[in-house]
Order: sequence, then C-alpha cells, then structure tokens
Amino acid sequence: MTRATPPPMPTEAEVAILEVLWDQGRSTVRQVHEVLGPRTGVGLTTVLKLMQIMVTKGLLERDTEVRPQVFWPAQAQRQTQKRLVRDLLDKAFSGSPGELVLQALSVRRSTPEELAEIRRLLDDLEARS
Amino acid sequence: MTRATPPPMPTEAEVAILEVLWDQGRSTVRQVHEVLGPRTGVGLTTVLKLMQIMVTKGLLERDTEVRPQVFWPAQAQRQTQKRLVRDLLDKAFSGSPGELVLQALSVRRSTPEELAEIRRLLDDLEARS
DNA sequence: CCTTTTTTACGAATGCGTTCGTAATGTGTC
DNA sequence: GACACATTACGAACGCATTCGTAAAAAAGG
Repeated sequence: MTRATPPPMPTEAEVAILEVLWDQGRSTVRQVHEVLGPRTGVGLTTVLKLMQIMVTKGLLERDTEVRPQVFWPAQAQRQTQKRLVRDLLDKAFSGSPGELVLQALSVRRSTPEELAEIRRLLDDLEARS
Repeated sequence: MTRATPPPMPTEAEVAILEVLWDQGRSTVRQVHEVLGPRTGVGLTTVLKLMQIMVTKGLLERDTEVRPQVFWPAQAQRQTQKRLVRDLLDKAFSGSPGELVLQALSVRRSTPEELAEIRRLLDDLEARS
C-alpha cells in the first residue's frame, strides 16, 4: 500500500512508540515494550496493537518476512516534530512562532550549545529578510 | 470552590474557547459562539456544554449573577501556553527545548520584531550561565 | 399576566484512543 | 511429530472528548 497523503498526526501513545524507534532504530514489538513497559506499565499486546494500527495509518512500516517482525518509522523525526509544532502553533499560538519560542526557552534551561545553534539560525533568518 | 491544584490541560476544543476569551475578554456563551460557530459549525449548546465543563475543571470562571452569564479564563494565556509547550516538550522532544525552538522557527516566518525579542531573551539566558 | 424568545441545564449518543483477554499462528526443541 | 514457548491477530471493553436534542428556567415584549 503506497501512500500519497502524509500520515496523520500521531496520538500521544503513538508518539511514545515513535520516540523509542527513533532512538533505537528498527525494533521488534518486544524491544519497544522493553522500554515502554517498565516506564508506563503497558502490556505487550497493547504495544503490538498500537504498532499494528500505526502501520495501517502509515506511521510505521514493517518487515513481515522476518520473525519477529521489525518495525520502523515511516517519517523522519524532524518531519514529525515539525508537524507537531505546526499543530500546536495553529491551535494555541494563533500561528505566530515567536511567542512559542519564548515560552519554550523559558520553560527549561537549554545547553549553551543549543543556545548557540539557535543564535546561528536567528542570524540566518535575519540576514534573509 | 477554591482550587489548590492547577487546572488540567485543556483539550483541543477547550483551547479554541480559551483563545476567544483571551482575545475578546469576558464573554457570554453567545459571544463565544458567534466566533466559533461560523468557523467550525459547532452548535450553541455544544459551546455552552463545553464551557460548563471547563468551569467544573477550573479552566473558566463565571458570574452567575448576571444574565446572560459571563465567562473568563481562570489562567492567563501565558500560563496555559507554557503548560502546552512543556507538555509537547516532554512528549515529543525528550524535554530539550532547543530542537523545538529550531522547528518552530523553521515552520513559519517570524517578524523582525519577534526575532529581535528572541535574541534579547537569548542574550539574557547566555549571560546568566 | 400571558406569550415568545433567550438562556441554561441535563441526558444521552457518537467516535476515537487505549487497553487487554483470548485465540490463532509460527518457531524451536526433544 | 508432539510439546512448549513466542509471536501475531482479533475482538471487545472502557474512558474521555465532543456533539446535540430536549426540556427547564429566566427574561423580554406585548
């Protein structure tokens, strides 16, 4: 099944699974559950079911040839994060990123490296206008 | 009913209502519906019901003395936005704001004023470390 | 004060996300 | 091949967000 439209927004539980896959790379259901289970207490079949749903939604892909089956994200982490940010922007910030950035920077301490990178991007954006 | 714990996270529909109230200030159900109705096609009683639920959740307050009743947000916009950002941060960015900021700045063009303000905040944060 | 309209309350239906029990299928071992 | 174990599929239940119909209460208009 090929897919013209991009996959839908992942739900909360789905994002948790995506995070594991982005972090660990291709994984089996068991491997994902080994991370999520202890942390959330969720059952193995629950993780399996979610991952199956995610395949039908186009959020994950899988290799059914091997046993156990191996799953991986259909979209890169950046892509998905961008969608999530855009969504929050539209829903709660009237589409203006500035306020969101300010809130994000205030909420938690960033590392100096991160701050430097943000500054570089800022230079970039200002130079272009 | 006073409230020790902060109100819970607003849902999507609830954020839409909060946005109207932040924008217009204290409003009646009808006034909120006049904004949301045309945009989303939602019915008047639906808006009412949601706003009633939001009162019980501690998201809104209301004056029942006047007719029609007047509602207003229990929390400032900044407060709520901060909660939403923190939530997204935890769920999808492993709690590190830098990546979120980068995504936010890439998604949409910011005004030069916004960029300047972000730069000021950046100076502030770097000076403090 | 009666009628009409607006406002408010209540109850219920629907849909979606999440969860897991149980069954079916596959794999490895003796 | 028979048994034990792991993997996968399926179906159903549960809770929550959202929706609206309908009815009760209040206000406005005559």
